[in-house]
Amino acid sequence: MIRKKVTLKDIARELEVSVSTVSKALKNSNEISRDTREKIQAFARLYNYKPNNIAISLKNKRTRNIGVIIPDIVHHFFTTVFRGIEKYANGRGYNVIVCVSDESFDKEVINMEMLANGSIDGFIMALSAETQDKNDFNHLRQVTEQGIPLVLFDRVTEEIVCDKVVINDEQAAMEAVDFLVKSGKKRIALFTTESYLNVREKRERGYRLALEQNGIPYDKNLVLRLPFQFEEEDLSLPFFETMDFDAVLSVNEVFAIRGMRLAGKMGLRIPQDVSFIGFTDGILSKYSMPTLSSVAQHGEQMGEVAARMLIDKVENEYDETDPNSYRTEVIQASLVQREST
Amino acid sequence: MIRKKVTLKDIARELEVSVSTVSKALKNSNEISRDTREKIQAFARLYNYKPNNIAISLKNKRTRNIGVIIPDIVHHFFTTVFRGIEKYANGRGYNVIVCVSDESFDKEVINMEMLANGSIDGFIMALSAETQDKNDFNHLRQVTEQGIPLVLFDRVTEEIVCDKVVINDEQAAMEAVDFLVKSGKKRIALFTTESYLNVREKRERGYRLALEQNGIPYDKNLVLRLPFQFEEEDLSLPFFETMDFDAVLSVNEVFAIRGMRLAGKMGLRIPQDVSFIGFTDGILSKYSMPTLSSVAQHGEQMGEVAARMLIDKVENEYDETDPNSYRTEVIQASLVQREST
DNA sequence: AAAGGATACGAAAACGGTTTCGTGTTAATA
DNA sequence: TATTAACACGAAACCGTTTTCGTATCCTTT
Repeated sequence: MIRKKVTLKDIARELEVSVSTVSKALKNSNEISRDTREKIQAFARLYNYKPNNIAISLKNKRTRNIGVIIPDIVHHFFTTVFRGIEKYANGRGYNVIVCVSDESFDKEVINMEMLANGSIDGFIMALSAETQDKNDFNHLRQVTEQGIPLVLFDRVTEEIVCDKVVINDEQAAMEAVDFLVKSGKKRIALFTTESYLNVREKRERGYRLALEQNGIPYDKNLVLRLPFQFEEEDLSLPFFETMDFDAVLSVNEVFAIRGMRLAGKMGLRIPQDVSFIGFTDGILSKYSMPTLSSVAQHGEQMGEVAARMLIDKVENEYDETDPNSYRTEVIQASLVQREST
Repeated sequence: MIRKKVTLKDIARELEVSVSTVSKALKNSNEISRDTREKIQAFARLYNYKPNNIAISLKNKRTRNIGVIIPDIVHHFFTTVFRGIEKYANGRGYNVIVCVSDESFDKEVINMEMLANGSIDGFIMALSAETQDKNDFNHLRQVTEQGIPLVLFDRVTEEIVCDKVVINDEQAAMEAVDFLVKSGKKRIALFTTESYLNVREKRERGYRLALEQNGIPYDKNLVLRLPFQFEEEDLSLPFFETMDFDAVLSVNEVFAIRGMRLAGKMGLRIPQDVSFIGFTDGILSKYSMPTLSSVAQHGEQMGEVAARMLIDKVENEYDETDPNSYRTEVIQASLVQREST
């Protein structure tokens, strides 16, 4: 009933040939006679022989696994990127091992160390919030020094020399603000996060630059910094009682949705009285009421590009010490217009 | 600059001892003298020796990897389950390899075959829609016959004898309908999917049973079957022109949200004129407007239970041929009330 | 002093493959 | 007929560990 996997040795024993003959025959080496080859292949097919991945990995020092480390998995953007990685990697015969850092530095380090000991051929990752806060990247350096290829995406750092995939967040934010200005908005608020993320940074810069270019003074009272988890009450007070604006740019989706909800309750019309643009064109934007205009990140494409860069590095020789071996690809974000503008 | 990983052999050569001595010393075997042990351990620490996972896997025939196969990754429920799996598995020293079947039978088969050749110690999976449609489970049988533990969750089948984790969907649907009836609703519609899924089946059965128990006749004109991807126009016609109802139970979140949106546009008040309950308490339910009451699936708990069952099987002996070795755990769903009821 | 038992280490096999190299047999060539 | 080349296969090393078993050395015991 329970039949264990058959190995080369089993086949060799049954057919009274050597293991090397079996191995060669299955690879159709013409070092082996036609007769023997066919006999062995037939036998292997019959007993459903499949080579053991682990043994091959050990021999070749290549696992055909890639390690993906992301801060969160219940997260639309990251899963979208992941889908791109997975599809592309599968197409090239790779499997994907995922670890979640949970925005924690320690977990990120532990996960990387576990995987770096032979389990994977390369890493694709987005830095955890805590890692960016601490500004400590020794674990990344360790990995690259061992010659393990690394591709950073979205949440990247200048400190590490490696391949990167980012979005032109700054420009996208500028375009969003431009768009709001062109549709007649004068006082544009910014909803952003408390903790430091390089993506947030870029979006904020874009916001300020666009205001400047449009001759609108930057007013720090229009900038609202919120914790990741917040209650509506936290928002409503500063939002409606002390601020005065006719449009909102939000560095993520959730803050924008919360804002629209409150605006609705306050009897404001969207987009006539106040319009909203969010970042990350996720599921919420599509299904909210009204639907939310937002900056699409094209996560799947990002994942695809990251996976391509990584596998190219894994499979080809390159000079690890030469900075010119590494590139930073920029994915073009685009504004998706919906009912909120 | 680039220092390759150091192996036992390297240490042995440097210290002029044998590989076996090094191995034992690092495991603190008292077969080795105190002196030698300390010298070797110090050296290993200095050069940051870490054993090669692949070699250990080959030796032990255990990878400490578990394979997860899900129909989709950009999907709130599945990622929630995944988070539960990942957390629990990590806690017990396992890594997780994910493959996405994309609701396709063929991809499911290919992915399983790849992973089954030594890459993982066991599988956790939810069946793809196509697999359930075809009713072909030979790939699962192949795996279990090889003695590889398998845990099915959410989308399961009776055809395969293995551990399972499901939700009491039927009862949850009944409770939802009961609740609607108790709040005075008389004509309760059901939004469901076209393609066959065993979870849909259970929810529909719960719907009918609850109607029966409440003495309300089942009216098939109140049942709307929709494709996964549909346009609002597809919905609006049958929804509002031929149906007449005061409440909706939806087998998923998206259909309910779409319904609420349309109801809003038609000028109906929610929940006074029509109330909504969805299945899968995801991000949309929390952020929709109005927020959607829905049946929470407790995905993270489900993942945790699945991972526990799997790892217990992996680590302990059991009689694979005895049906009593396998259990089906039922996670209790619960109704989360929000503004839509 | 001879025998016995610790002690501390090394050799080798094993996990399941791949690959290099050597060799016996046969067939072709000089 | 002697030499050589082609053919078909096997032995063995190797990837990096773990683990069993054998043994040289030294110390204790009678």
